Amino acid sequence: MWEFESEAKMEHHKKSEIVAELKRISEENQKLTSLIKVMSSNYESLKAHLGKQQEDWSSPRTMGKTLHLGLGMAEDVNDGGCDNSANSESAFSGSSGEKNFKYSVEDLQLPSKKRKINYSLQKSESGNSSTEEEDLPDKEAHGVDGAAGHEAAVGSPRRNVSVRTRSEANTVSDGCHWRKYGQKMTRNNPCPRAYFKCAMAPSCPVKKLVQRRAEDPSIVTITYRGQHNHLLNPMAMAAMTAASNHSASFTMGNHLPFAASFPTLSSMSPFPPSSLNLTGNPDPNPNPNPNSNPGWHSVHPQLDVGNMQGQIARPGGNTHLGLNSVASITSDPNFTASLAAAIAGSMFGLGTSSKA
DNA sequence: CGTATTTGACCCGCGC
DNA sequence: GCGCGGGTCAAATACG
Ligand SMILES: [Zn+2]
Repeated sequence: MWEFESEAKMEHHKKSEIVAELKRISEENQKLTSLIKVMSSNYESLKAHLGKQQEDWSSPRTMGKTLHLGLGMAEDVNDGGCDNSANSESAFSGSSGEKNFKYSVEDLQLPSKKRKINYSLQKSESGNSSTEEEDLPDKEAHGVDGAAGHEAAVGSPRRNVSVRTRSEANTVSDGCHWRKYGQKMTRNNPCPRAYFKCAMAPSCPVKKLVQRRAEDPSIVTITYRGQHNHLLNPMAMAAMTAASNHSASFTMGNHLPFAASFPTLSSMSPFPPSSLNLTGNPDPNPNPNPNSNPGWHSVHPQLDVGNMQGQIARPGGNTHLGLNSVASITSDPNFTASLAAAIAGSMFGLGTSSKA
């Protein structure tokens, strides 16, 4: 008698367990799927960017330029761009498979010789994990023009990536372990700025600085500085790999695969800093005045992701699909962040093909 | 007990 | 030279 009951119970338990497992797997699968989608989208963007870049290269005259990249359905991008004057603007829109992206480029000329690139990548998002953080005023536009420090091993990679996203977890891991080594209060921002260093590798020069917006506590700006000398999180890696495989035919020189740059990133040429916006908002004043940034500043490409609710439904376009992918993606803030970083990284590498 | 975080001191470039 | 803002170090502390 007891045995029966017991057995039944056990079976029941087993069942539940299996179901749970199933569910878990399903979720995972979904995650992966979104990841792939994102990667695809990003890949497209990259592609577009590459095209643009080539175009630019064709005309040596244009040294500085601003590029706006939109993922998902973006109707209008308002990125603040650095101080710049945009001269020409061209926009492309395309949809590959299930992703739909809009891409626009602005060309601007700067007096300085450095190239100023502004990437504005917009991705739709709606509710990702909104958590509160600690700080972050605004002003993400920084690039280092000079040499900042003393940590550089060989070539002292100075690439700077700024990611603006809807509040991420305090410890938003982009696949790496970060050790907090400092925190500073900034004068115009009630929120302090936190400094992190990558702790995954013994000597990984990568640093990250997180800052929360004063008015928008939900918006955080994460700035990555340097390049990892180790592999990043499996997720991003997988994504990257997948992307590369997926689009093997398309070769961006040797920069596409972020991983590719890992082997020897020591000697990379100066990387243009860039900024990525994963927020969901337009960004009233992204970087007011990038020029006057002390530490890591200078000019930087800007990438804005996030923002837009998909109302574009263009004829011939399969918007809802794109929307879907985006939505799923957004649900994974962490992934988004890592991806953003990865993408940004790829882009940088892209800028300079010569190495050492 | 080992490790990660906190937090004030220290350093450094820059403007006045 | 001084004050200031920004970035980093390191001792102290919290955490598991
Ligand atoms: Zn690292």
